Amino acid sequence: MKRKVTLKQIAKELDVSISTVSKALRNSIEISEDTRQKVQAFAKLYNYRPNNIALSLKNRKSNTIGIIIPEIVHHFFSKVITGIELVANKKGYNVIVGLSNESFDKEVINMQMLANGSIDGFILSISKETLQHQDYHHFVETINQGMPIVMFDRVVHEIPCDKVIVDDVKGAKKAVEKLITNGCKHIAIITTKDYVSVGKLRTQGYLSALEDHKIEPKSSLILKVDDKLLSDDNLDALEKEVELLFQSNKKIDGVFAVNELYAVTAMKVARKLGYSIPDDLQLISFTDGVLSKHSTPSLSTVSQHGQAIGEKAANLLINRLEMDHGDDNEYDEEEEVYETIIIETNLIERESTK
Amino acid sequence: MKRKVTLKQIAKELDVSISTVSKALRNSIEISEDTRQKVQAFAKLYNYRPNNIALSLKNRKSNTIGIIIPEIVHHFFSKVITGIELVANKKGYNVIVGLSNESFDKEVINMQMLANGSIDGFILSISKETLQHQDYHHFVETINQGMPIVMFDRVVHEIPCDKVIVDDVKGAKKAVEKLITNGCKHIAIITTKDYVSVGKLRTQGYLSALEDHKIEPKSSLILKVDDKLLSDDNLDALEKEVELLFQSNKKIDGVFAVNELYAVTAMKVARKLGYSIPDDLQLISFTDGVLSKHSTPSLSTVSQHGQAIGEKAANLLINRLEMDHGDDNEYDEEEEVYETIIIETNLIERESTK
DNA sequence: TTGTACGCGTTATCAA
DNA sequence: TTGATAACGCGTACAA
Repeated sequence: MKRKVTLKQIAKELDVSISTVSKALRNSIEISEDTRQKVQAFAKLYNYRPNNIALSLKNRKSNTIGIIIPEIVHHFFSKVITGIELVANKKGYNVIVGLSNESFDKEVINMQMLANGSIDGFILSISKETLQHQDYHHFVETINQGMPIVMFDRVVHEIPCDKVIVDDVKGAKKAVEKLITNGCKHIAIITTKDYVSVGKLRTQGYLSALEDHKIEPKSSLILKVDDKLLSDDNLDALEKEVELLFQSNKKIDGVFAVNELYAVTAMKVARKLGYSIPDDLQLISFTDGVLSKHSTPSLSTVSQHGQAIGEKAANLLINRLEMDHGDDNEYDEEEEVYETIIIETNLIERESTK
Repeated sequence: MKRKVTLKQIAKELDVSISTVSKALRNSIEISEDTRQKVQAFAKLYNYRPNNIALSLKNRKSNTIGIIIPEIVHHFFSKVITGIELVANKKGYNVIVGLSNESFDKEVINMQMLANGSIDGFILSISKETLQHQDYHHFVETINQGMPIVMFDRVVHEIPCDKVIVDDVKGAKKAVEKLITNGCKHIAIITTKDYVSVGKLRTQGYLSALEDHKIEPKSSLILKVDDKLLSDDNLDALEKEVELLFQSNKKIDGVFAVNELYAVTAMKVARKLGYSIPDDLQLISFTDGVLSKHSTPSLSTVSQHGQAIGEKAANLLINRLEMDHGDDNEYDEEEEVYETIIIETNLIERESTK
């Protein structure tokens, strides 16, 4: 079992100095054709590759991006990672993933672990717990230490950093308007508690659509699910809540859900209660994932273009990383300008709407 | 914008030597109570954290695990990552993810990028293209350079490394036997081409179950899907193939599919053709993911326990990493012993079977 | 054309 | 009790 070969070993073996080897490998004109070839041949033979860690230390740059997301078993987040990875690799960056599991503590710890030299910047989506606590000191600290952050999807606008978001309000509004034009009179929404920023915004879009069409919102048609009730494998609580919603509002003919799971569950419950889809009841879900595409009937959704979000976020981060370069002593006080990019959603119509 | 504070800066500020600071922070008894407190207070104030990169270089150990998987938008792989991450973080390791996108070249490049000091070992599942080419030199080289690999799910037994797999044959067999005991007489299988190791094994299990029950296998009941036909968003090809299967075998009363997508598609096609589930047709799928759980009717599946696989793989790798430590000069020739751990599957019965 | 010396941030060893 | 030095692997400015 031979260890990885280093410049030092090559130098010793060939009886030249380390810097000669280094230069020879980088095709420096300082080195004679002769030794250059000799060194390169030897390096190839032993499959020499520069040690990334040493380079990172020397350059104070790891060429690695840290991603922190609440959970990975989630089509949207996976898609975003795919997008980030695509762009990052193309530009010579690696990607390192940390999961917060929707926990504040894990988010903080994970960021600390990564921020100590392992990565050059973060791309992240905030955990629910953090949003609820509204404690953002770890983001501020990270940024103050000169490490850029790009937030996506679940963002906090107080934090000075680039952001990539979806037009949640508009996307939700378009969806609800679709239901309205399709003839729905009694549209329910299944959403999250308000501290989840995207849930709140989508609820806003729902209300706005109603208002525009002079439909009086009814609080009994608004179900705000407390996802603390929901463990991964116990969906009974959710089903019961949804069932209650239908039973206390017999006239419901449209449902807008802020995520796939809520929509699929609503569909299941509705069918059990005898609704025919889309004749008696039409549904649209935010987030386009596997569930929507493959459910029967298939679900109409608001697509968020997760991969595009990831790509955009990676581009923003890398641009900033390569721009900041050498900013150390110059216009330190110059006000930084941050972008917030809005990725347009679009409505994908499938079988759950007419 | 203050850069991260280093030992050197603290030393200068407090007018002591770097090594004094280092020792003070590590609570060395060599240092006087007095200076120790002074240093620690200062370090806390400036939020000092040791630079991971420098530590990695010094210790020749990054405490980071590299994961290479074919794709992330896949419930099973996501679950495995979750499991790996869980164990890794608990033991002080980070996790860095590379995607091969089922491509041989990307697999090789990704491994090279990571193997140069960034990580201490790999956990990976082989890409389809690699399996097809049967070119495994990159695995062999990596292992020869002293970097341990743990393979999971899609493995190659020729490579000397630890492996975590599922009892694919047995799991498939149990599933098909369930269909048989439930009264199915004409059971079709929807599987992959044979070069996908797990597809082949599951097909084997299917055949074995039939044989045990003295049922003659019929090639017309075996559909081997060529997934090169299938782009992410074009599932028509798959649907057509499945439809053909049903139309040329009117007596099919049971379907075993090697993954969720195939199963859900089969269910959709069958319902379109007028089958009632589970009365006319029963289905079981390998792989337990979101699709199965939330489809209507919900799908009975063979659960692979992705998270358990990830946890086991991480444990294997970390154990080996911490065992190898200092093995440099001792019994170098001692034959390494590798484990292959088999994670038992179990059948989850839902509405698609009686 | 080649080699020496330094620094990136840390720790371990040895000297003061 | 503290400090100087070397080392991890690399690249580069400068000296030979």
